[in-house]
Amino acid sequence: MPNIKLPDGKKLNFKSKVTGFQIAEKISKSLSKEALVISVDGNLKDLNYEIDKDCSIKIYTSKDKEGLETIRHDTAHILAMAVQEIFPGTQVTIGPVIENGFYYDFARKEPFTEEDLRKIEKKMLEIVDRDEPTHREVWKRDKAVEHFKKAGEIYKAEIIRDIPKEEEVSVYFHGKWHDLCRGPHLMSTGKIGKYFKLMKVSGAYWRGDSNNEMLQRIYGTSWSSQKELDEYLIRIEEAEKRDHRKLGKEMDLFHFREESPGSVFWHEKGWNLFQKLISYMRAKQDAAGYKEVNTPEILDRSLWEKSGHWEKFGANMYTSTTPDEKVFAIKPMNCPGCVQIFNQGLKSYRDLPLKMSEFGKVHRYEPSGSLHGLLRVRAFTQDDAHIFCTEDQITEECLSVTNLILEIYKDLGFENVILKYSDRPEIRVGEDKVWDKSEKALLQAIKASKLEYSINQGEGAFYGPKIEFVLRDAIGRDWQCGTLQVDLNLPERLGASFVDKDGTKKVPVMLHRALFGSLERFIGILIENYAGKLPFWLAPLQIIVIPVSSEFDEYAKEINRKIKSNGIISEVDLKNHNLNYKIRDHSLSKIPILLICGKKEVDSNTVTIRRLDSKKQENMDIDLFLKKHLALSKAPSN
RNA sequence: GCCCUUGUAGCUCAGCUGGUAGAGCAAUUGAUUUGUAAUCAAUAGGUCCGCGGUUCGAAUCCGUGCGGGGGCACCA
Repeated sequence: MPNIKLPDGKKLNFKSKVTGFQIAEKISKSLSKEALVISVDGNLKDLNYEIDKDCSIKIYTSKDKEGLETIRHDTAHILAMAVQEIFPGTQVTIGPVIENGFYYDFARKEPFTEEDLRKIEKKMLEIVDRDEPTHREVWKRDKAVEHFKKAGEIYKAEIIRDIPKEEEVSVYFHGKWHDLCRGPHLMSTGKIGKYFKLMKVSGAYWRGDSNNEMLQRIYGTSWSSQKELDEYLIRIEEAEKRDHRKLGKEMDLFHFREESPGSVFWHEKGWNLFQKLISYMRAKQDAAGYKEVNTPEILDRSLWEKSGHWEKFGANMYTSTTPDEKVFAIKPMNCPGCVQIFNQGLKSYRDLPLKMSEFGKVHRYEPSGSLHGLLRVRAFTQDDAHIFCTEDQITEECLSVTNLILEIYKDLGFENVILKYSDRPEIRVGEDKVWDKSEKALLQAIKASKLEYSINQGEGAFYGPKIEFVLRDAIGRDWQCGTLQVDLNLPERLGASFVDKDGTKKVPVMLHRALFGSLERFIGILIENYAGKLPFWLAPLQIIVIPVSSEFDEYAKEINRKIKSNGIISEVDLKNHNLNYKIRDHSLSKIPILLICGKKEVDSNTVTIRRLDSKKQENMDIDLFLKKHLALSKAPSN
C-alpha cells in the first residue's frame, strides 16, 4: 500500500495503487485542476502514472519550471499533430523544449510558408478544443521500429535504434495520433491552454550534422497565460528596437556594403566611439604594465605553417599571392607576429613577465551564413595581448588579467560577469604535469575573482586551459567577450626562449588575452545594451547647442566654441527649424545633452540643459556647467 | 556553406494578375523667427541589386550570380 510523502513532509496513505492526479484530488480540488506533472522520487512522470510503492512526490503546476516545460513539450506534440493532419506524408522527427518555447523538425519536400503557420496554429487550437486524452504505451523495440517504418516515419525508426538498451521505448497517444516520446505529457490536449504562437520556420540539419539532409524546423512559443505570452512578444519587440544594425544606421555610426561583406565602413561618429574605447584601454593597459606593439597584417606562409595555423585554421584564412608567386596570409590572429617580436633580441628571465598588447586588425573568412552586423564580421580589431612569463608567474598574471577585465567591464556599465572555465581536452599537447600547474593557476585566479563560474570539461584549447568572460546586458542577454588562455605550445613551435637564472635557455609560457575580444563586436554589444543611449563620455556627439531662434545664433556659437575648447564634442544647430523640431531630431539621434539658448540665457549668461529622456529643464551658468560636466565627458580613470 | 525569405529615391516602404515608377521622412530653395519630441510651400532626386532568358513590351515571369534577413552548421 503506497505511502506517499509530500514536499512539506506530510504523508498520505493509499489503500491501493494511485495516480498523481488522484493524489492531487485528495490534496485539494484546486490542485487537481492546476496539476500538470508529478515527480516521483525525483523522476518526472505523467499525472496518470500509477504509483504502487512508497515514494516521495511533488506535483507541479504551470507556475513551476517543470510545469511550463511540460506545457511547451505538449505544444510541440500538438504542433506535430496539426502538421500531419494538414500535410499528410510529412515526417516527424524531434521536438524539444527550448528557452521560451519549443521547436519541431519535420521532413517534407515543400517548404512551410508563413500562411501555413497560421493555418497550423488554427488547427492546433482545434486540437486543444477536442481535448484528446493522452495515454502511454511501452512497446517492444522491434515492434516500434517496424511500426514506424511501416508508417513511413524513417526518422523515428532511426531514433528508436539509438535509444539505450536499458531504456523503455514509450509511445504517447493523443487521441489516435501518436509519437515516440520519452514524456512526460499532460493528461489531455486541452491542458496546454491557448497561449502559444508559431514564430518562424527555418532549416535545420538532421541530428545537427551538416553532412545530413536538411529538415524544416518550426519554432514556437508557449505560456500558461495570455499575459505571459503578450509579455514575451513585447520583450522580443523591445530587443528588436535595440538592434545595433538598425541603431547604427540611425545614429550614423557605420554601414556595410556588398563590396566587402562582413567588413565595417566606420563613419565619423562610429570611428570616434571606436577610438575612444581604444584610448581608454591604452591608458588602462599602460597603467597595468603593458607595452603596446604592432605587427604586420601580411606574413609569409612559412610562419603560419610553423605556428600550426596553416593546417588548423587554414579554412578561415585569406591568402594572397604576390606577382612573384610568393604566398602570404593576411593574419587571422596576432599571436605569431607577437612571438616574433619576443624572438627579436635576447630575452632574460629579468624581462618576464613581458606583456605586449596590440590593437591588431585580423581577417577571418567566416562562413557567409554566420555574418551578423558587428557581432560576427570578417575583419575585426582585437584588443589583444600576449604575456610571456614563467610557469611560476601564471597565477599572478591570470589574476591581474581577470582584475583588469572586470574593472574595464564595470567602467562600461557591465557589472554582471560570469566566467566559463575550460580544462584540458582529450587531444592536447604538453605534459600532464604542466597542465596540472596551468589549470590550477587559472582556477586560483577564478576563485580569487569571487565570480560565478561554470566548468566546461574538456573544452580547453589544445595548447592550454582557458577562461571566457561572459557579461550580461541590460535586458539579460549573455555575451561572450573576453578570453584568457594559457599556451604551452606556440612559444615552443616558434622557437621562443629566454635565458634563465642558471644561464640555460628556457621556453616561456604565453598567455593570450583579449578584454573586449573584438572592438567591433563590443561596440555592437554596447549599442544594444544602452539601446543606443551611450553614456555621456562615450557618445560620439556629446552636446548640441540650439538657439531658440536665429536671433541667438551668435550666442549659441559662442557657447559651442567654449565647450569645444574644453575638449567636449559639441555642435551648434543653426538650421532653419523650430525648437520642437530640433529637440525631436536630436533626441532621436540620441544626443545626451542639448543646450538651449534664448533671450533668457543671453541675458543671464546661462544655458538651459535638456538631457536625453528627461523633460526636466535645468538652467545653469555656462562655466558651472562646464565645471560639472568636464570630467564626466572624459573616460573614467582611477 | 545549407534551408527558407528578401533586394524599388539617402531612409522607411507602396507598386493587384507584365504596359518604361510612387508616398512619407530626409535633402535643396523660399516663406516663417519659433521656449522643450515633426511650421508651411515649392524643387530636385531612381541602370527598380548585377547578368542572361521568355515576351511586341519586364521592377513585375524564369534562370543565374551577388548582397541582406531568420535559422542550421561553423565560431581558432
